Amino acid sequence: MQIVSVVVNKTARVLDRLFDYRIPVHLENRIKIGMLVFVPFGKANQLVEAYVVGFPESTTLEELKEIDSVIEPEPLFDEKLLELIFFMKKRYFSTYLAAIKTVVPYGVGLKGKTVSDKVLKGSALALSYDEAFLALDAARNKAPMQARIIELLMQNDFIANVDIQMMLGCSSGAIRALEQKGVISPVEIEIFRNPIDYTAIKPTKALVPNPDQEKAISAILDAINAFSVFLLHGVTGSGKTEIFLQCIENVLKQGKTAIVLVPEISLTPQMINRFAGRFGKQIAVLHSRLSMGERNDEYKRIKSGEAKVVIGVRSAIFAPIQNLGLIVVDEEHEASYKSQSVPSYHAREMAAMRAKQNDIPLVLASATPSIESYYKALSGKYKLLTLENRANRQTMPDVSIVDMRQELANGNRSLFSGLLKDEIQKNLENGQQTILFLNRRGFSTFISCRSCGYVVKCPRCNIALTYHKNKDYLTCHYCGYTQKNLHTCPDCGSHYIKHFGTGTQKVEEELSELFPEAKILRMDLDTVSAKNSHQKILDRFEKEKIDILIGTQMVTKGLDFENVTLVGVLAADMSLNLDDYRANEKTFDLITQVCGRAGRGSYAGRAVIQSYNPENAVLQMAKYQDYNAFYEDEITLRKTLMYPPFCDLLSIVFTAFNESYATNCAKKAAQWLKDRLPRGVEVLGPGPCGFNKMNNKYRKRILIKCRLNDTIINVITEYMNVHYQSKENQSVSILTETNPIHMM
DNA sequence: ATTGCCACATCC
DNA sequence: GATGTGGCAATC
Repeated sequence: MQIVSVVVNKTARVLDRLFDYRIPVHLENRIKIGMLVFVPFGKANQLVEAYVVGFPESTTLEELKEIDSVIEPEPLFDEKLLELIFFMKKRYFSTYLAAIKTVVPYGVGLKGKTVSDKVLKGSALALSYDEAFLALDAARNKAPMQARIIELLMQNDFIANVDIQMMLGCSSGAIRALEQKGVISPVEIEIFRNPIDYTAIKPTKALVPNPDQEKAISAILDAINAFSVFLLHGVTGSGKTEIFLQCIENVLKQGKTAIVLVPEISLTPQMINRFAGRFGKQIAVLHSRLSMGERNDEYKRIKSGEAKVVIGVRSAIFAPIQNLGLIVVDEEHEASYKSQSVPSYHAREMAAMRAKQNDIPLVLASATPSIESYYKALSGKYKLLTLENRANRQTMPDVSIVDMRQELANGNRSLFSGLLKDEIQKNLENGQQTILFLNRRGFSTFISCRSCGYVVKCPRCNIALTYHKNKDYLTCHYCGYTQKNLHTCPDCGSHYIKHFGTGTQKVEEELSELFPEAKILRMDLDTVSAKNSHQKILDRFEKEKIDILIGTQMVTKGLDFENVTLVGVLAADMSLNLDDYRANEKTFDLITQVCGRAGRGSYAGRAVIQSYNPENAVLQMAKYQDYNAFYEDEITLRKTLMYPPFCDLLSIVFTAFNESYATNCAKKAAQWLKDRLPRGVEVLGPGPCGFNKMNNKYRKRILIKCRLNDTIINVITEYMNVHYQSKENQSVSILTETNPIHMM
């Protein structure tokens, strides 16, 4: 008797386990791991969807029900991806179902349900080869066009009718006649809509690598048939992408495939074009902005083996690609590789597992590697490859730090220091382009009363609301709460209510006053929310020779414009004041990356960094792009304070409408855990979260510092079961996160 | 999440 | 006695 284990598609916690079913005779040997099936469930034997995850040898149960039917015969994941599913459930305290749905994205594999598949009418031969020859001879004289169609279809499994007409110059009549004779039969052909516009892409040839690149390429290719992790540390503009391209080219020659992960913000059309230019239609692109149909198409192209290089964001690490030969994680330090929902997996960790499963190398690349990865590289766990110089021998940009306190003392109350104004002026005169970076969006960060100091805050999150000028409203950036702008203070009635802080809109306004003749473009979350407008803005910047681009995070990464020679960072301190142990790392990365945008062409680049705290060591090291000095400082700090990579952090957040419920539950949990966790494990808190109140719910956190192992995982999983089983905890929800990226 | 089951209340 | 309601336990 064949038995299967399944996970049912129901989200209730108590159903988060495996259920066994018998395979009925008519389905024997046809059930595979990863299939979606219907099983009778519960007393009413209601049919529910279930994922096949195993074939147990035996069962202790007296009686088993039978699988009802197969929903989708094509498995949604294989044994290797299943291993990742089980791993994520454990390490990230997830349910089976949440882990499965992470690997199998919504809308994939559900035939006809949610996916609108556009279908083309096509034809295929309805006869055997011998019969077709007879039909061919019969048609030759009487209907020469029909004969040619038969010939064509004997050479191809199926062809779209429009293509037949195009190739042979015939009308649809000839096809219809053959159909009526029963020589050919109509088939439906799926169209693979492609998210890439190939008409706009010029093929490119491999560049001749410089010695540094050559060394890196041969190091990776030498290790191509075994598991290893490389950390490719190369300054901005050092030609890392060309190294990926050449390694992948080699992998493809061996008949293998590759996955390239990029952060959302750097999956720019420029990046895609570079891969498409080299590998053409062998690439598949996966990111969150694809329509359901596009995503489904790309998955099918990957599964069928048509696509051999997958380039995509975090979740692309689960692409169902066969015969992997290489995995690349570009900008490996990026926070977007960490999922913010359960299971909160890190794509770097998953990439390492997949590389290990397939005995292939994993290449992590960055100009500012994460402290964790660099530590592993120095301790020999990863192989370190360094690119010291920019690929085209451009010099690194000349970086100046301006003391904004001094500017204020000298009577300059504008957002721009004298130096930055001068440099922008120079660029305008020389016809060169400038990028200005600001770490906030909106018109101003908060609104406050000058008379009484009242700050307008979100009633749900207790966070200062942001003013948006074009619609004259206030918004909370964390929960989306929106209200009308205020002109009198709700607390004291004063009319002196003023905007503080700076947003990209305000920069744009002041800039157009200073340089009325300059062409200015703004890029932030507000202007790029529509699909593809990110690309449109960048296209305009390049083609219309816009003088100045103002932007938030998304202007810092990956952009490569020859004519950009000046970069300004308007307020470098903002990210230094984050309530997070990674604040230094984020600031260093930000400044390094933003400066890396300047001077990528034949002109030298300059960067002006404005700060109220210019002597800050992190800024100074960023100025000299001295990663090693920064790393040495930071790793010492991490070791002293016991932060990653010297331990793992586990956060358990307790959320409830009633603040004392959350606090009490967290206190009890802390005690429960302290009593059971091994000695040496630190249980901190409960304490408030960065956002103590969010969406009207109060949040308390316990932090656990430890080296995560099975014993600890088991204790915490057990606690979660205890929590969910107890009735008094029903109004408190908990969320456990492994190595959270934001301490909010 | 969904169901059946059971005790108990409610109605005429 | 028939019918309705809420808590509870079980799901291969």
